[in-house]
Amino acid sequence: MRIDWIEDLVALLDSGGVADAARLRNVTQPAFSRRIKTLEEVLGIELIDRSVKPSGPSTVLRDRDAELRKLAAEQRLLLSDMRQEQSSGLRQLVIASQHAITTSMGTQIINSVAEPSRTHIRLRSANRDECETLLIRRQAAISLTYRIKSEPASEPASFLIEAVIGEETLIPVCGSAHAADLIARFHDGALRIIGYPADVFLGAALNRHILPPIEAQCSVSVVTETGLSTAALQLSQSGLGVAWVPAALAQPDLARGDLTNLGDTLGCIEMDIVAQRWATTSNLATLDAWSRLVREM
Amino acid sequence: MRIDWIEDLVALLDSGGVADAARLRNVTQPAFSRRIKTLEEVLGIELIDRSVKPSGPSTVLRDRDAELRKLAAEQRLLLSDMRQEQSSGLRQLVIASQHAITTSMGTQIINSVAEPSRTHIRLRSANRDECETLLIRRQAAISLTYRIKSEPASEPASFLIEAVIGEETLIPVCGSAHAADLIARFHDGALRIIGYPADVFLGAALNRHILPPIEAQCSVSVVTETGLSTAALQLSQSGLGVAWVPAALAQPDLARGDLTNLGDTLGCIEMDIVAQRWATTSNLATLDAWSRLVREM
DNA sequence: AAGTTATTATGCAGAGTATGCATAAAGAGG
DNA sequence: CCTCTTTATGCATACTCTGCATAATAACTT
Repeated sequence: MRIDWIEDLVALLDSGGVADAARLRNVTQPAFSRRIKTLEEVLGIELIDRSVKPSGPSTVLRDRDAELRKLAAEQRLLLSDMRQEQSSGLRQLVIASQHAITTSMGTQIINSVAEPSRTHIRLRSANRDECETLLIRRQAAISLTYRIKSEPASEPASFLIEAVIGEETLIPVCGSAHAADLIARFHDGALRIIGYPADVFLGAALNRHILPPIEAQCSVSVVTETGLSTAALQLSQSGLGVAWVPAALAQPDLARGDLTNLGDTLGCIEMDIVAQRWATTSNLATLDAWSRLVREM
Repeated sequence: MRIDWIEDLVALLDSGGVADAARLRNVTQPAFSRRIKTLEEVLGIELIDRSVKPSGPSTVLRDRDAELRKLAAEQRLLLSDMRQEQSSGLRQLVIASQHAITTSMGTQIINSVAEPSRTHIRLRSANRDECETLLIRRQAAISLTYRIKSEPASEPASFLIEAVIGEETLIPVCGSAHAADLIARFHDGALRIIGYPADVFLGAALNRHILPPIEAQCSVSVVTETGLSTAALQLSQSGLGVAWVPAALAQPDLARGDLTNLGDTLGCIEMDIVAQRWATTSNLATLDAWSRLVREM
């Protein structure tokens, strides 16, 4: 039984001609040629443009390039997930988690969300947009993202359920050895910070809520930009500048005294940790994990 | 060539047993039974639970119920779209459009976005969340939604491109015959309005931007709630209360004098009309439509 | 324009698959 | 333990797919 006819179409899109595609699919050219022909009959769709010689994909096929690839990818993923669930005997559960949440709370989440002996949690770290996409595309069962408390929460999508499962504060920190120096310079009207790119959530948060008031009273220079809060933490610890990082992430270093919290001077951002899932799901593993998340965290 | 093996799985999920599922798929029970068996071998996944007698779907299969159905649906849709494109010779293009935008600007969009002789536009009307979902799931090539000007635009998702293609104002209106009465009551401290459900965009907009200041100075009673701005328009015209509707929608009635604009008294909401598409697309019809949208509207 | 090369299609035989029918095997329920 | 319902298997038949060899066709060369 052949279940991978979509792959034939993708091969066609990937290659410059039938013979080429046949090679990709590991069959002889005549066999592949006929396969496409019968597919054309079965689907009722012209798949290749025979008017030219290295005959490329037809217009119809090319127009659906993205959709076909997506479908093929989803199919592969779904099957491999099912196989894994089958062989391991463990339920699979994908949780999409914003990078900063993964780093600061990853193990806590994995431990609290399910019994390891019965469910295998795959924590998929991504930026906030991607988390939402993963959820909507059903490539993740649950998404965990930050939401800034002072921002008006846009009404939740009607097909999603959400719950606040915790709180977090973005605090400005720097290496304790350099704290005095940085503060002094700040009062002189100059502040060096470790920034986040404007197109990631933390960057946008910083730009909207923290920097405007600071920039009103001193000149801010962004020493480095990194998308990762762990990297920002490292850099700030070495004295490069102030970085805003999740409190949970800075906690160990703060307790040890290596790091200094400048929140009183520079301001913090209060955030909720929001969990989301599809309103309609009957997957037991998901529902179980959800109730644990809402209850325990 | 069999391309519909996913449908076998769905049939299995839909039915109470193999024989039942066989009937759904229009084959004899023995044939279907063997089909499932070979599928189990090919996929390497146990599909049915044989320990009980009307043997139901296995745990693994049931856990993936939603995903399988989604995949099956997507596949059906994609193929039928391709067939249609093939037979009509017209490129298909799905544009997701927020209900209120569809009603107020539908024809304008369809006319300006593509040449009818070469592209077939399907305007898919949905609420705002659904528009976004359709876009992200690639079930729509372009989405058109409102965005309230005074709200901080959350940073756009990095994988999407967006453009403001127009403006719109949500204005409070009522039937001209009842305007004086309503205004008088308003000054007496009572206002009757046609509301939108809080979980749709217009409802949220109303609740956040319009009603708070009004409620501070008078008591607001929501006479009726409807999710459709056209319905709201009708109801307000009949004197039931004030409704906030897109200016373009009210325009004809306002010009005719049947409707009165109460914007000066009750306040309006300024909105942008935002078009979005995936950043990565090579679909010519989409790119063409996009440039027309951005240029002409 | 004719010949050469690259690419795709087709004839054919053999191997492999799928199906329906009849019937056996296996749970479920009494 | 027997009956009923449901699923699996044996078998013959029809169909499908593949590789090989080779024909047909488009593109390129001289």
